[in-house]
Amino acid sequence: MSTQRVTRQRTALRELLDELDEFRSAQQLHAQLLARGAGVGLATVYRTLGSMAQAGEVDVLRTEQGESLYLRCAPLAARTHHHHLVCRVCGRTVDVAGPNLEEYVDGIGRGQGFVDVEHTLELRGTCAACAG
Amino acid sequence: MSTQRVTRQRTALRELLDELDEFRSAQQLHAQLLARGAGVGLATVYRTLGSMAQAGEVDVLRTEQGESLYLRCAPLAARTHHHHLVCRVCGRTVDVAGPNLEEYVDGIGRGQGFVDVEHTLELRGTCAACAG
DNA sequence: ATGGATGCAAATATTTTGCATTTTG
DNA sequence: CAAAATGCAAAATATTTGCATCCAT
Repeated sequence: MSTQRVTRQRTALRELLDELDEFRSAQQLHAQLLARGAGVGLATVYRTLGSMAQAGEVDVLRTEQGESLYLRCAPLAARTHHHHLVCRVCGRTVDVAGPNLEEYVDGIGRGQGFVDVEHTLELRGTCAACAG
Repeated sequence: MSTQRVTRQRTALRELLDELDEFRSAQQLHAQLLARGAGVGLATVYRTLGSMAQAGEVDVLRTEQGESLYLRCAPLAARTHHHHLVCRVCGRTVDVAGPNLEEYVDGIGRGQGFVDVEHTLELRGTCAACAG
């Protein structure tokens, strides 16, 4: 059985993620790590983000252009199925939990005779601050 | 002002799309075109799908792995905001229109002080036929 | 004939992977 | 000390683009 090791690189990435509340790409995170003097390889950033995503420690989002963006959600939200409301101007992200929504959506699937229905929902808008 | 020209390649692609009711990648579509003897370049397939998507003639979906999938929806659905319920086994896709959903979702955004909220929703399940 | 469309190959962009080396537990 | 993690560069993916040629209008 495999063990997770705490390395300087992973610690640095985790610390950086904790400071952010906006989705960032692996490349952006890598650049920011270098900028603050934490020498980390790009491949390591990808590998670490990958395992964090798999462990549910970060949420992943795909850009329209197919780029993966990562964000560390609040510990609580991380363990529950939730969605994101992202500001299209500043990128700030708010977690959205909607029990009613979950039911409604699953109901649609069942209505079509589908079972084991999963769903993905993403919201994009302009936040109060950016709307002026 | 630019004009759209009807070429052998575009006609072939459009005909192929009309026969399908499952999301397919540009590469898959290209292979299928070659298989049926319609010599078409991969780049042309990408370019054509791109313009069809922009014109709202096909719907685009991004795979978890970042691949773009295309499907020609029913003419009616194509003009309205809608979502897809995709069978994870056979790929068969059903269009889902949900006025209640739209309202509900937009309400969430406004509740957080966001304006001009858009959303994306995708449903994945197992259809009756595949569930056995 | 004229400008849009095509094909091919080269270029992009992102993410993954092989492997020798370093590091953690 | 063994297993896991890292770094780098090469490889793999997916899609785009430059450009000469072709063809629909």
